[in-house]
Amino acid sequence: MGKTKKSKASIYDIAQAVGVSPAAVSYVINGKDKVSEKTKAKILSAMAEMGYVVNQTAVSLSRGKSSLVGVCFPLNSSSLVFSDNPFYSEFLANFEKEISKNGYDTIIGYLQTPQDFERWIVSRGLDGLVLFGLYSPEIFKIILAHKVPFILTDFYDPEFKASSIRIDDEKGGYLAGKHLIELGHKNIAFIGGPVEASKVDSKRLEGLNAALKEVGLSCALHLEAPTTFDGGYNAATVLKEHPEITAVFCGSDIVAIGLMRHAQELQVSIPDDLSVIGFDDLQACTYVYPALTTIRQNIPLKGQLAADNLLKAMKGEINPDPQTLTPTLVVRNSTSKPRF
Amino acid sequence: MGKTKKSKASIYDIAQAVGVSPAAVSYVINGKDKVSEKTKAKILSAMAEMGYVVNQTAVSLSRGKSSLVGVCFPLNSSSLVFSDNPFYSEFLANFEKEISKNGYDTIIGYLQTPQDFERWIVSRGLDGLVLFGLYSPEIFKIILAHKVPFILTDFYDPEFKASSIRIDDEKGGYLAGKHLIELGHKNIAFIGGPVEASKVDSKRLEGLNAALKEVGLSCALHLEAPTTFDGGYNAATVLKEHPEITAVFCGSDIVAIGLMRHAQELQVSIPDDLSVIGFDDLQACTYVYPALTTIRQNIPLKGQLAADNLLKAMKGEINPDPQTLTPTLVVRNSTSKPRF
DNA sequence: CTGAAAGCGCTAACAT
DNA sequence: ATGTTAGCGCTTTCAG
Repeated sequence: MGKTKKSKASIYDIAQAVGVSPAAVSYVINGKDKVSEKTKAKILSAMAEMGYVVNQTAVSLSRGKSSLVGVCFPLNSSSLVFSDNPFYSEFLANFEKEISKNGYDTIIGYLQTPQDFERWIVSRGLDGLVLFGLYSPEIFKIILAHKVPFILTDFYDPEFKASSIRIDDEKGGYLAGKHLIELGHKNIAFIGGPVEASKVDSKRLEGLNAALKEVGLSCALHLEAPTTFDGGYNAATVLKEHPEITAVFCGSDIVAIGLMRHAQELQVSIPDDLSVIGFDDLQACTYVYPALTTIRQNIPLKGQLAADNLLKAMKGEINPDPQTLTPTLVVRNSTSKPRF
Repeated sequence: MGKTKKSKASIYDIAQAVGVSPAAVSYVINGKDKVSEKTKAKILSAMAEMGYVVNQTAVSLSRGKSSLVGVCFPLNSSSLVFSDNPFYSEFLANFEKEISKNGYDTIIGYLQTPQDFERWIVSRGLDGLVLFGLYSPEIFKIILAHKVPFILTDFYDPEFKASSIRIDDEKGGYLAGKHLIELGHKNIAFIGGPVEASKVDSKRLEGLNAALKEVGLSCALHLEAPTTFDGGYNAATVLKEHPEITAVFCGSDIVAIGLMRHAQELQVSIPDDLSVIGFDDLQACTYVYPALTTIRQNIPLKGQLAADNLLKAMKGEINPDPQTLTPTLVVRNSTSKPRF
């Protein structure tokens, strides 16, 4: 039974007050247009008077939909990726803003095992899911088994019929490379994350390589580092040992920011000694000094589109062609001509 | 009715399979110890076999509790404060991590009107609430009316019986002032947010003033700016017009970061021309150059304590004495002796 | 130790 | 146009 006596007015209470059936009340709540204007007005005023608020839980149980959507971020190494990379909170803020307009609330999944994952989506009866990065086939089996609409973000290998949204990572990498090349750099390094979590960095590297190849160059050094500030910070040590490298392209801004920070501590001046270009265009790009040149992906737009697409997916409208946003180059102050 | 036929096994299904009543299944699920070991074992194995997952919605309706908690951030000027200030996402990440261990999911409130607010908490049947900053009496009336356990964060004026957690803002301000004074600064400015959203900045200013007073000084300039990067950025213009000011204490790191950024663009060198000290100790403090000297509040700890206190509050254990964390000074590179 | 059954608040056939 | 009623899946008295 409920916890207390009668904490809130139910449709029964208001039905009784007006002298109609609960169904009638339900109809007007849901705009079913099965009630005369007259009784509708009475019901409405009774609802207002009695401070009626719908019980979503009851609606959920009855309708079999929770009005709850879940978002899962790539779970690298048990860390709170959500706070490791501002990208996710920027995305999330915009996603939530958009989807909450449609009556959905968002919960975040902190999932370790496929069992956890299954419990999470089914026990909450999630109406939709947004998935970032890569997941095991086992996870997908679960999602598919439960028929939960989902969209993929920053995902490749489209073996599922699902809407997906990503950006043209290769193009982005190409733009970064082109920019560095036009500046006159010959020895360019790349720092990207481990492939297990996401393939976006590989694509970005491909783009860089394509630009390099056009002018007969190739990537001078490929470093793998976690997609975190510390990942970039630590990579600086390696770069310090390679004075021939005059520019570095980081697969993520947060890595570039960490790198710049440590580079400055190591007395390598940016951009004079080393040009740095990132990827994402976090707000933090303008926090740092010099401001970070980067490949911009429109994060707010991405969040909004993710919401739109998920909304559609939940209505059964799936667009299997990945929706690909075009990144752009944003030149700030962390890149310049090489010194020599 | 439900949406499809029989998407998932219910306790009825597993009861039937084992040859017991649904109640028995419910008992073992909830560890009620009313079932013999023998049937318990059978039930358990049937659950595993049939892939039983509890339906939280049904539990919620039956028990009158949702296992959902809400968090509300101060709603300044219709902006996504959540992405404006990394403080909130850092807090949230840690809060969620902690509270999700106890089976709760978290939803965020984007609330404009008291009506929205009421709908939100009651329709979802939130089990608990964490409130940041200030809210209107009207909002509190609603919360109290619905008896939703809540905790206050960064809140003063304790007219309610509620657990609250905050830091010793005045002490923090004092530490900041002391640091600047010891460095030899005489003309110190303060930049804080508008009082409507939160009183923490006023307290921080009080602390600064206390330190100043000890040595016969007073605050040279008090600027009000939104607690955002842009707020700080714009404030730099004013400071530029006051060359006599050699140091500034910002009520929030994000403001300090914006200020530093613009100051550098305006050719005022930090810390040589201007010492800057912030408050919070965001991760971004180490992103920037020079790294920001700040008053550290342990954000992860705060998130964790908020979760602990809310958990307790939901059990009826309320601690009306505000839990006050002690901030500490973290000296980095944005402060130094004044030039003259 | 075990089961029957009455709710929790709402929706959606199915009558009337 | 409006009402009746059977669920949705689970909890929890109350009997047996």
